Amino acid sequence: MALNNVESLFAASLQDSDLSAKQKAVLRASLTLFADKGYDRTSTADIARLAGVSEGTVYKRFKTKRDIFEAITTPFVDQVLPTAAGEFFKEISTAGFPDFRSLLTFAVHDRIVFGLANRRELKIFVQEIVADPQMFNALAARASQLFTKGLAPLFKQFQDTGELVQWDAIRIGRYIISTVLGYVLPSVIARTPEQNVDQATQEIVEFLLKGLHP
Amino acid sequence: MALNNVESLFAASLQDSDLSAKQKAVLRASLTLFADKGYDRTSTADIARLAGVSEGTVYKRFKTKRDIFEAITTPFVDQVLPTAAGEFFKEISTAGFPDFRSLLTFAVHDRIVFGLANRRELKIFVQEIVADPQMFNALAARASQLFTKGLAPLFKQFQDTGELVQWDAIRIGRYIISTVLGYVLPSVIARTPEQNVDQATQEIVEFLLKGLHP
Amino acid sequence: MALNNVESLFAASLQDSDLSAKQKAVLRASLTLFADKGYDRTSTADIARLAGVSEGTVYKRFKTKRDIFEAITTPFVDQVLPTAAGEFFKEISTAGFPDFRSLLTFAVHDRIVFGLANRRELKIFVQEIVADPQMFNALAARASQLFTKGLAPLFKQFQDTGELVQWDAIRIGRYIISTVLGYVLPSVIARTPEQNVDQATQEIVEFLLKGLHP
Amino acid sequence: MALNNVESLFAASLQDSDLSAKQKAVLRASLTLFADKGYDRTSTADIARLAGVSEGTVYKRFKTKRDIFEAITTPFVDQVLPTAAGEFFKEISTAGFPDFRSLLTFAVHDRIVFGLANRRELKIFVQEIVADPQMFNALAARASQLFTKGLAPLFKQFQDTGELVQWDAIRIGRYIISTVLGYVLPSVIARTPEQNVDQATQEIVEFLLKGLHP
DNA sequence: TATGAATGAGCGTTCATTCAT
DNA sequence: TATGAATGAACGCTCATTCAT
Repeated sequence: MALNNVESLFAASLQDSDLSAKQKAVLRASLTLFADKGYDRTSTADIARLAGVSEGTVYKRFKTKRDIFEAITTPFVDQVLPTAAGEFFKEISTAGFPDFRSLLTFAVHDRIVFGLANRRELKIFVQEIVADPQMFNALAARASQLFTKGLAPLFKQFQDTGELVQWDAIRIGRYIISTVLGYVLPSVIARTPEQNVDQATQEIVEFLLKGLHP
Repeated sequence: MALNNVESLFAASLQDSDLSAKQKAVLRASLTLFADKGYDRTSTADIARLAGVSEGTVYKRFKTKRDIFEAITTPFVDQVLPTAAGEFFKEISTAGFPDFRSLLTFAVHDRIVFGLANRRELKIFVQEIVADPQMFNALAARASQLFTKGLAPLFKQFQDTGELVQWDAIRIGRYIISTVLGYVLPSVIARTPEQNVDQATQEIVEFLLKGLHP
Repeated sequence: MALNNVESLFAASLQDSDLSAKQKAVLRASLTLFADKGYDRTSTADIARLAGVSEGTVYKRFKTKRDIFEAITTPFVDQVLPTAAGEFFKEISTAGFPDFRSLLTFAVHDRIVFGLANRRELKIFVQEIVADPQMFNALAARASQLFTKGLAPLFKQFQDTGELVQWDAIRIGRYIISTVLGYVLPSVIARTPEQNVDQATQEIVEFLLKGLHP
Repeated sequence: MALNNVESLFAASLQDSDLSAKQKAVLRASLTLFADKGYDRTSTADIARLAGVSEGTVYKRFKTKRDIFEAITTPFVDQVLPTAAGEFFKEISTAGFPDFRSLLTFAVHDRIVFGLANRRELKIFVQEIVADPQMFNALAARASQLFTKGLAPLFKQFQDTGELVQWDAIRIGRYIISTVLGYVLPSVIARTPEQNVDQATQEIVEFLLKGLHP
């Protein structure tokens, strides 16, 4: 399943790395603290304390506090997201979904699971996006490409069968993303306990199928 | 129109206040800086500099930096939002919308205009919500009440005429809010130049009407 | 009685002064606050608030915070103490005490009453003396003169009658002052409720008479 | 001798502590400055400058300026005073003083030496006691217990032999303390050069013996 | 490599003092 | 004269970062 791979991608990125155990502890502690209190309200002393290392050790591998942030978010953006997206598309393409409902159900479910599995990274990400729009623009550009180049052909396929409304891919994507984020983000921000992902998926799909029907 | 009142509510809250010109400059500078760089990355020296006052002046009226934040957001939450919401509902009720499309068109347009008119306050708000979930929970609780008590009867009316699907008010609300925020937030975060609000409204309504049709 | 005059000397110094009602309020508020919290821990804003005047008014008459302090302590040192001391000696001289016990009883009682009547001024004084030894030295020099020139002849008189030990005036004075302060200062510092002055006087005199007997 | 131990107790408390050389320098500088200018008039920048360290170093071990104060005074109150007092009483008890004069001579001499050996700590202490009566009350309560429980039996012994007047222990103690402080405090406050302790002791004992004789 | 003491710039805040009204 | 808004230097304190061990 793509879902499990997603979480393991980050875990693997730790395992694969040449980081020592202590440096991994630094990343793990930073992930926790950045998600809980935000980047600015987390001090390097906090990180060292939670990681159980000295302050000097924090700076042995990472030259600045910002480096730690990037060590966490860069895999999320440059590897985790694309990798997962790659797998996601590969799975979609090879799966040969018989109809749009099947595709949508898979995609929505997959993304909800992905978002919930990476709550903390997602929260850190959202925090930074809101604080510094540069990241948002980069992300938006990438997402835009993803839709116009990666998904448009797929959509075309179902538009031809009369299952999907004849809107441009970005507009369709926006509605799907908005609706999914409307489920995932509150849970990520408020740390709501686990929800019933299958029911949520079913409800969202029900709504989107109607909204996106020609 | 409620929309114009919304922006003037904040401006009026400055005008009505017993703040001196310099104190108002402090609030204005804080609004700008908090929105641009975030609360944590804005220093009181920054505020004083942009406001063209001494640091002492910043603290003459506002006892702490946090007080400035609250002087900006409290009207937004306790007065602007409820007041606007109040006016919004009153207008909806008295308007006697002939059909669900009319209601939805008005509501979506009104909220988009409101969000864009208060970009900076909204951005500060979103920043804080993401950094400190407490605010989110308070807001969510209030929004939940708004839907179950304020909007449910309205929805019922259109559900009885067969124009609106028989889902509970919160689910319907969630989809509407998600879709509207999917339009407004990117613009707020990325400081995108003004969009064509009427077209956006029309597109969103078109999507929602289908998605929420029985 | 000298005692009542002593307190009225300060009150009178306010009345006699060309200070406006508000400026007197400033002095009164300063007296209270300096005694309660100490000079350094009292802000001019505190003074203005307690006096019920604006901060500007505080500085209309008194150019600096230190000036307020001196307006309070200078009368205490330059007028109140010497004046009282003058009256005290005059009273002593003219009283023609029949024996040393009478003199000592009067002096001890008078000084205890004086100290308790001027608790707050005394406390401010002690605070400053401990913080800045300069004042102590000035006071010690004056006290020394008082004893060698003012009191030595008086002591001589009782030393000749065999009622008082043949120590030099300063040594005698030191024991008397120490013992009296041992009663007065704790009460001034700890704000102990009023004590039985007559009994205290009697006890102290009993001790001193023996200790200073040839 | 207890006297020498007294000074070394503080020095030892520095040596025994796990403080680095710079942290000790911070304490030493603070001791000097607090005694010279008072706690409120000493800035942390002053302390850092005199200690030859950065301001950050001052706060590495001590979380607040007040913590520095307490690191200086707590040993003085909780360890130095009681320990010395403990040694003092033990010495007194085991010494088996043949008469009250011997006891008094020892006690007065010991306390004078103690006070002069700890001039600066004593001065800081007195400053704080005058500025914040809470400390005075705590000290007074402890002293009161010391006298009624620790010294009363000792006094009783000499009252039985007819060497000591039949007053209660607190009254006797008050006179002794007042007289000793009458010698020590001026020297502590005014930084008078070393006095002849032996002569002072002899004079004080001469006075007290008479004053406390039945 | 890992430590943690040390740094110093900068933070939020206070406050004695000034001055236009 | 009285006001109180305004000032700016200094305060106590924090924290990302460095470096000797």
